[in-house]
Formats: sequence, structure tokens, C-alpha cells
Amino acid sequence: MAEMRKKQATINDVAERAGTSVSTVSRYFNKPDLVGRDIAGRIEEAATQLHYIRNRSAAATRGHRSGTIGMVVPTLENSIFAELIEGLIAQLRQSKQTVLISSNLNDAGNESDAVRAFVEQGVDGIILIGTEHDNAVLHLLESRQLPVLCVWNYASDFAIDTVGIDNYQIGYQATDHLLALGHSDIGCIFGLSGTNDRASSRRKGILDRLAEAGHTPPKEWQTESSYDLRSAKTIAHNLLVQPSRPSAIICGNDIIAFATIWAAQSLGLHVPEDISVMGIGDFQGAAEMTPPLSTIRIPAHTVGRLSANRILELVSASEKAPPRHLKVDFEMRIRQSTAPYRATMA
Amino acid sequence: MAEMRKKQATINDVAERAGTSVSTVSRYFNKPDLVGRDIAGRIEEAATQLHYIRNRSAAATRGHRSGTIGMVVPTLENSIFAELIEGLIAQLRQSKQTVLISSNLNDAGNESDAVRAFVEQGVDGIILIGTEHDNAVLHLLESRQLPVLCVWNYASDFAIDTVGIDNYQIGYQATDHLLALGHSDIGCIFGLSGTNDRASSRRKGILDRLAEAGHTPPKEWQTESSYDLRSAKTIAHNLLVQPSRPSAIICGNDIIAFATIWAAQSLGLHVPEDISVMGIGDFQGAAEMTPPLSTIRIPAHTVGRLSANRILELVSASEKAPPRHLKVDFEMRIRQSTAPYRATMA
DNA sequence: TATAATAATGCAAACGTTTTCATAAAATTG
DNA sequence: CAATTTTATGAAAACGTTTGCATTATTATA
Repeated sequence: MAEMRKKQATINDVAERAGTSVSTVSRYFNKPDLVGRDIAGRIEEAATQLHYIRNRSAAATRGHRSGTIGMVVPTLENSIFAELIEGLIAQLRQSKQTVLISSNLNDAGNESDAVRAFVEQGVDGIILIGTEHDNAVLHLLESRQLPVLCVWNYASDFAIDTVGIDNYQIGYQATDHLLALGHSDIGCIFGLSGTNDRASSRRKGILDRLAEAGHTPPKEWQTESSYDLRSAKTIAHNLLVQPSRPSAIICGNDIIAFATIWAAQSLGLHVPEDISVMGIGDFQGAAEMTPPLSTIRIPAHTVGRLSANRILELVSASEKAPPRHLKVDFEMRIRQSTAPYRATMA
Repeated sequence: MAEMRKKQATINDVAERAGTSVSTVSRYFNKPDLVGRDIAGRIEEAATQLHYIRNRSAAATRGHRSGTIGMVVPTLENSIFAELIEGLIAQLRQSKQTVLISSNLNDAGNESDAVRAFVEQGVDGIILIGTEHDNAVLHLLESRQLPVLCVWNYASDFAIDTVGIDNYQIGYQATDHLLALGHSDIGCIFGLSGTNDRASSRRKGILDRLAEAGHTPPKEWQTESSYDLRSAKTIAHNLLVQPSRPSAIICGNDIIAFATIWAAQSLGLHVPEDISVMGIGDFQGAAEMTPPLSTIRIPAHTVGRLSANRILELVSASEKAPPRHLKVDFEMRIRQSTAPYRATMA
């Protein structure tokens, strides 16, 4: 199939049929206002008649933009990032940019290869999730002077541009909510903090707020889980069957919160009557489940849109400017998985 | 930033430093076994010293493959396709192929633009979801003789290669399960069949099996819903509050099944004691929720892997062959959201 | 050992664009 | 109306590769 591909119309053919030169045709597509109205019309017509489609690869050869932005995510499976990506795609499409996506497949070691592949493809810019990245990646990007953007985490002191949310504040405020409800026996299921910076910021926010209120949860109430439902449910289960259990649990994200609620239910516990559960993220289903989950809404779609705008700025900037950091706001979504503390709980 | 980008090492630089010609260097990267061991070593060394990275765009100019596969999905948000994509990426990565992803953003009209953008980028092949596509899309692909693969649906009589599951059979067997449990008052919440072929195949499978058993659900028990939790929950709610309600509900996919279970629970109904719910898909959370969902597992990751292999075959095929269709098997996952019919139910 | 086949390498053309520079035409200014 | 500026166009070089062909060195065959 590949070999016998029919010869397609090139810019030359268009120029010939329109009775003009290739330069003018090229200009027509890139900076239409530079070409006269009559010729423009003829080019337009010739192009449609010949079903001409530009060859962006050829353009990229000449040092010109390729019109692509590469994005690497840790995983697509949890749909944590799907909303973000949709926002990004939607916005970039308006600027005629194509998005290349790659997934680490949950192994950070893959990131380097993915980025390298993108560079080979000649992407104009790269978007990464979070602020923890391999040195190889950072070095490659630096040496190529390729525009990079780290999204999802707001990190005011980071050397690379960021747009995202303040995970510390999120952890802090989520805890705040439980405290305000009168809970003091609060258990935690954090995200795996070794590998991922948003998890550790949230953890810190949670622990700090707890400490301010004079609480230090016992070790056995401080647990960690990866972001997959199965293992999270196991970990929640183990936390819940301990001799003395907390009256509220705060979870590193909604996946863990879902798992916790289900673990509680499968033990015959009622949420929120017997135990309160607080999530973070407001993922799909949080509002609909039984009971509807109290959580913090991270506006992933907005993060995606803003990221698109920012990377575009970076790509067309002529000078390397000091990094800027965009903080996007979050909102509490208090629903029915949390309730005031009652003495009968534990 | 873009403008001041330092000049990067090219194949010329590598050749010079390795004391050989560009042709040999090029060959070394494309068909390593064609170049002698000594020179290969020198090239290898020169390349790493210079931090050389191939420029695939330049390669593509010369009619050579670009090393990219484009994929357009209806939406990323439901995570229905995330698993599929991960499988695809994982497999294609092994063949050094990069995946370009675009989303229709739930508007089929966007597909044409997305595909066109991919063609401009010079993708080697294109993967589409399902078998219903705009004429403009099909025509464009045909005229370019670009390898195309339609995944997710197995469709033995389709003009384009497919790899996917038999949605009719899935609907049929899901219904079978409910029938075997003794249910006869079966309600349905199909996916929106107007826009999407898998929904209508499933619907047909369900209705056919029901008819074989001599059942025709009344009109008010046959409903349709889009695949988002919110509206699905509303529709399920409306179905459940009718004066006489079914003893079992079969859902067009797991999203709808989740919504149905939650709608039932919020009405104080117990699943499966008061009503059985059957899903299709085995999405994230199906096994963990309360109660664990009886559903049919669609091995999306496998579909992704197989699709990767198939599109690669198509890309490197020298002749256009008649389409082949790959059926991938599914498995029943009977859990606890379905139970035998008891007279006390309705 | 002569000959044929094979393996390894280099030269140079080609790929489809963009872009610099020069030129011609048109519009503006004095 | 001459001089100048602006606008529209074209010619040709350049981008970093791959690849067909030719050439040379090596190995296998008779």
C-alpha cells in the first residue's frame, strides 16, 4: 500500500494551475494577507480542485514550525488526565496545532524515551505532568532549547514554567473541612509520595493542618496507596478493620476515596453515618455515586486550556524569559460523604 | 526562544566526526546490519558525543515513513478508550512509532478536521473508532491511499479493516445472563444509537435475545442515554420510579450501569435484592464498587495491542489487500449486581 | 589463480517546503 | 510630475534526510 501511493498534489502543482509561483502559494497558506486578492482566489480554487494538502514535514525541514505539541502523561488509565488533555486539544486545535500524546505506562523511566521520540518528530514544544523529571529529560530539553511546560502542579519556585494547582493548599483545605466538622480522629491515605510530587505536597498540606489543630494521627492511620482502585481498596480495608478506627478519612485523590467508601460499605459501615470520607479531584462519578463524594474540584479542563495558551506563548517567544507560574483555583464540593462528628462513631 | 535555538548536530556532523559519509550514517540508523562493525562503532560514538537526534521530518520529506500513527477518538473523558490507547501506545513504542491523538470532543463533525491535520503531519496510518464516519473522512483517506484501521467494533462486512469485539454478541449474551437468572421483566438503557454503531449493535443483540425468549419490553422500559454519568443517572431514575418497574435492567455500557445502580440506591432500592443490574465493558471500578458489577469484560488493552500490530502490517504492506477483520473475545464477569429473580421483587 | 558473487561504502540527486533577496508595479509624497 | 515608499510577486537557495547507482574491497566458487 505504502509503496504504490499515488503521487499527490504538491505546492508546485497548485502554483502551476493557479498560474503563479510556489513562493506565492506558500505565502498564501502562511501569511494570507501578504498576497493579492486575485491571485489568492486562484490559489484557493486550484488547491481545492487538486485536493491539495500541505506537507508539514517538508515545512519543518526548513527550520519552520512543525505545528505539533508533545505531551507526556504518567498514565491515561485513571482518566485523571483525560479531562486535562481534552481541554488542551480543544484549545490547541483552534491554533491549528496537533497534539502528540505519550504515556509513561506508569513507569517514570519511560519518560525519557517518549520525550526523545517527540524531539525526533520535531515538536515545537513539550508539556510534562508535574515537576519531577529525570535529569536526562531536562538536559535534553535544555540543550535543544525546546519550550517546556510543566502542568498540573503550581510550583512558584520551579525553574520551568508551570500551570496548575497548589497541591499543598488543597491538602490543607480538605483537612480543614473535616476539622470544621468536629473530627479529630482522622486517618489518611496518601498517594505514593516517593514517585510523585503532587502526592507529597498534598500530604504535607494535610499533615500541617492536622498539626496546627494539635493532632498527629498515629502511624497506623497514615497509609499510602497507589492510584489504582484495587490496591487502594485493600489498603482502605486494612485501615478500617483496625481495633480502633478513625471517624474520618482523607484521601489523596478521588480514586482512593471511591475505594475507601466501597471498602467501608463492604464491611457494612455506612458513609457518612459511621465514617466520613473526603476526596480530592472531583473525578467522574464523584457527584453521582452513593453517597455523593465530598471533594475538591480540580478544574482539569481549565488547566488544559490555560496550558495550551501558555505553551503557545513559549513557542513563539523570541527570547528565553524567566519562568512564569500560573495558579489555577480549586473549589470545595461538599456533598454527602462527610458529616459532623458524633460521639457514637468510633 | 524558538528563533535563537542553537544549531543542532546533523547527520553531516556525525558523518564528519566519524570519518564517513552521510549515506552510511543514514543507513546505520535505518538498516544497521548493512554497515560494517568498525564504522558502526565510530558512528555510534560520534552520535552520542554530539548528542545527535534524528530529524524525522526531514526524512519524511523524502517519501520515507514519518514513524507516526494518528488516532482519533470520540472522547477521552469517559476513560472508555484510555485503556485501548495505552495498549496501542505500549505496543507501537516497541516499533519506535509515535502516536498522535486527537479527540472529537464528542462532536463527530470534528473528525474530519482531526484527520486532515494528521494527514498534513504525514502520519503513516490512521486509526479510527467504530465504523461510522463522515464521507469526507473516508474520501480523503481513500484518495491518499493511507492505511486505515477501524477499531473497537468487529464488523465482518466492512470495507475497511477492523479489529474489535462483536457488539451484537455482547448484547445478546448479557441478556442471556439475565434470562438465565429467571428474569422476564427486563428494562433496557441503551447507548444513543443514532450516532454510534456499537450502541445500535448492542441494542439489537439485546432485543433479539429478548424476542427469542418471547419477551418484548414495553416502550417505557426501553430507554436511551448518552454515556455520561449525570444524564444516565437521571434516565435510570425516571425508569425506576415508574408505577411498575422491571426486575432487572441491562445497560448499554458500564457507565450507564454505574449510574443505574446509584440511581437505585438513592431511591432506597437494594441491588441486587430489589433489582438486578447488568453492565457491559468492565470499566475501572466495576469490580470494586458496592455491589460489584456483573458485566462483560471488553479487553481494551488487548484490542489496543492487536490494533497496533495490524496498522503496522497495513503500513508496510506493498499491495492494497482486501480488508481483514479481527474479532477479539470477551468474557462474562458475573459479580453481585445480578441475582436470581424472586417473586417479591416487583 | 582467475572469476564471479557479495558486502561495504560514497556521491549526488531528490523530497516539498520556506524564506531571503531582488525586482516590478502601485501608491504616496513633495 | 518626479522621487520615494509600499505592496505584490518570483527566482533560487536552503533545510536534513534517504536512496539509486556506481565503485571498491572482500569473500566464495570453479
